[in-house]
Amino acid sequence: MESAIVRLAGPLQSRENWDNARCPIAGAIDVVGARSAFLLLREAFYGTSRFDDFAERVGISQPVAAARLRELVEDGLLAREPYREPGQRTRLEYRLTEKGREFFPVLAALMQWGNRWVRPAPLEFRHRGCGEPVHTELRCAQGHHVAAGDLDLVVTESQGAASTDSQQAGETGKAIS
Amino acid sequence: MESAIVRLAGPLQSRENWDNARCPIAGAIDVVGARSAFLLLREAFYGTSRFDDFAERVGISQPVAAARLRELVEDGLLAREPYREPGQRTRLEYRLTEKGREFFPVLAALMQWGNRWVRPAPLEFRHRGCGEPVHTELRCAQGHHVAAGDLDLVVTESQGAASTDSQQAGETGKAIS
DNA sequence: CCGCTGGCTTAGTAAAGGCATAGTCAGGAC
DNA sequence: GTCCTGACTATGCCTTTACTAAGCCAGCGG
Repeated sequence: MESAIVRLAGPLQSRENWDNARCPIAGAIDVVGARSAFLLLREAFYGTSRFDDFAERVGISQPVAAARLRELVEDGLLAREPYREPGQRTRLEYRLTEKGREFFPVLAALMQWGNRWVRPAPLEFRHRGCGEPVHTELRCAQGHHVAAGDLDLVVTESQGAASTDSQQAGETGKAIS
Repeated sequence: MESAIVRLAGPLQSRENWDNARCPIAGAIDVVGARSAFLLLREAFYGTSRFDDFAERVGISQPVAAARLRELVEDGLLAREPYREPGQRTRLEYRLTEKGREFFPVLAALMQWGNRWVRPAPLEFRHRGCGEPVHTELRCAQGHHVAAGDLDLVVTESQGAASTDSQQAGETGKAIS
């Protein structure tokens, strides 16, 4: 089944209403689309919190690190917080917010894919405690494991005139198989 | 527990050997890092297969579509195949390869995050048949559901001189908690 | 108050990625 | 043979992202 990837539940037209301006994937990329943003988030998950460490470990220049970190703070993925080690002056550190932390599955999926298809590396995530390797997977709300070809993309709420489109009707024949 | 994200199992030093040149996340981004590459893959999963449709639905110019599609074919995520509809001349279509199809969890995770944090949209994936919404999640090999804070990053095989670093020793105190 | 360190900013430049417009080419339809 | 359509390619330009090299500022130790 080389061809079966995602079957659209609705007709293609409903997707044409659906320009990038409303696509959550496009929205996500607009926020974290830069290469350096991904790598900075990776570092944040690794535990890096200080400016110089970010720049050095990601391998980007300081101006870029400053610009990108500022954007990530503005977009709410990181927060800048003062901290003070005993006997030291106050410093700033970057910490992941909840919004930033919830980005982790994206990085995990990217790492899994990169590890298999681009650049295998002796590096993996393990479940703390049980020690088993961790992977991302697709599950439905009933707990079934879902294969990539076993999906329908559905528009859960048709906006405006789109409600005149066939909803569950026969037009689903336009779905890609 | 604002701070508990990923605890490194090894000392930070072992990560400094670990530049981006070997990181699978950086590798993945080098392949699909451009905004248009993500969006083209999204379209491919939606079922788009023809050049003009890609350019129009993604909202990019034809030169960019041509360049990006060529790269994705070179990198093995898409394959260009001739096809012929009855009574029509032979045309070309772009289809996802296995490498491309396995990229789907990344897009699903990105969509899930974007939907929650950036641009909520009445759009979701459902498990075909059972009809339940689909989401990405982290699981370990024993099937446990894994929270983002419940991970260790481990270097499964130390290469070269890295084996002289403290491995399981007390240095793990450097892990971020 | 001098210097060191962390945390940046400024300046100048190069490379990548994007756009719009226009042109090319192949293969049926007529 | 002429036209149309799908699938691109060519050209020229702008914007974003990145680089290096250098400078600035705030505190604390001395």
